[in-house]
Amino acid sequence: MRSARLVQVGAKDLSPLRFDLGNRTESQIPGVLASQGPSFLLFCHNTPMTTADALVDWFEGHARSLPWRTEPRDAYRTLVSEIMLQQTQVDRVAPRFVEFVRRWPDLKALAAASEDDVLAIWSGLGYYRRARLLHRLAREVVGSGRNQLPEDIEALRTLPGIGDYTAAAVGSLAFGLEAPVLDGNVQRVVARVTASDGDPRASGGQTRMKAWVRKLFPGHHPGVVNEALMELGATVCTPSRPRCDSCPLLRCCKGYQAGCPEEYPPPRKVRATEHLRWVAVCFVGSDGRWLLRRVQEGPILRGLWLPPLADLEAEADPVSVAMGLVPEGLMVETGTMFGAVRHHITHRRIEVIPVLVPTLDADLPAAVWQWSRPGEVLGGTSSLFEKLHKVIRNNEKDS
DNA sequence: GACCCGTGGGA
DNA sequence: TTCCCAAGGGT
Repeated sequence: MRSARLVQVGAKDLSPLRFDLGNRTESQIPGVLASQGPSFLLFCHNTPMTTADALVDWFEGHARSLPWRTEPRDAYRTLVSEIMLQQTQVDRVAPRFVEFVRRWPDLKALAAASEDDVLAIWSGLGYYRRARLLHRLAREVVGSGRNQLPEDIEALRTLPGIGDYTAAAVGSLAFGLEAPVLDGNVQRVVARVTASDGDPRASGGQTRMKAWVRKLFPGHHPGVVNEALMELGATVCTPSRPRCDSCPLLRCCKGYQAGCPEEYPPPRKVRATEHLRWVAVCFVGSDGRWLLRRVQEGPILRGLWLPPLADLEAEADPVSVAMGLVPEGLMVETGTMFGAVRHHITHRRIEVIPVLVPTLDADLPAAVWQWSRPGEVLGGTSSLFEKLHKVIRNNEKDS
């Protein structure tokens, strides 16, 4: 097997288009040359195209255009994107990322921000601890007299919110360090290519997979190899119905050869879902603003601003429960129940019953209460606020 | 290692 | 509808 490189004459950045010649000679691919014009030269190699070559070539031709994929790669922007992308899909992250780095373009600016402002931008993204830890990281780095991230995997790893994955991602993508990343995508790709039956999440599996990724580094930028594996997992080697016919690793994929790539990796254990019912008391003032309370206790949504919430027993009357939550000093009319809103928080499945309670404006302690509407909250809020707001607004329109 | 955290989209 | 899961980290 031989490979070829197509290089533009005089091009400053030699990022050659590589492709596999297979059993053909260069004279048998005139179409490629013709389409590229006379300013290209073809170099043929008698060395086989490696798995890494195929992967990197595929990535260079198929990488999605994403706001954090700038050249040169900025370490701060890489960090912000990686934190946002933890357990969160690209399409949801992209607009938030743009907003975030426009407002806080570097670590110093982020360190100077208030946590409430950071949470406000983060609202709706979920896993709010990520935002708090990122903010803490910025203050730690800037407070220690530096304004830049350390160019060292171990040093990165000690910063708040940075674990094995994020340290390797920032180190390799931004600094070119040879650290293999193992996210869910890469674990799936490697499990399929190697037809590995073991649990990729167990420590033994992690060590083996990292070694497999490391073998792809020689001759390539480690960040490009890492990102290519993740991109492949996200767009081709998908959990269900992988598009194997478009995969650059097809010929070396043991899972494909076995005819069952989807069976790798083995499924994770499922956690039982817990069903909850809440009532949400929607105090709405004459100007349309809602009364929000900072969530004080409990494991969920702590510190965020939401309409007052309370557990709802099976036989309880939502309106009665809601009226019991009227804060002192607030003049209200009677409450009206609306159709339930569904909200999922990790393994919990929550049915939230909105009760609209029109109210006269009143001043309440600002540490715990604020009047606001979606998009204007001073501090963090959950997408649940928007869901409740939408239900009540739509129903009011009907009547 | 087990369990915790948000959210929305696709199958 | 229900289930799975997505560029994980902290405890």
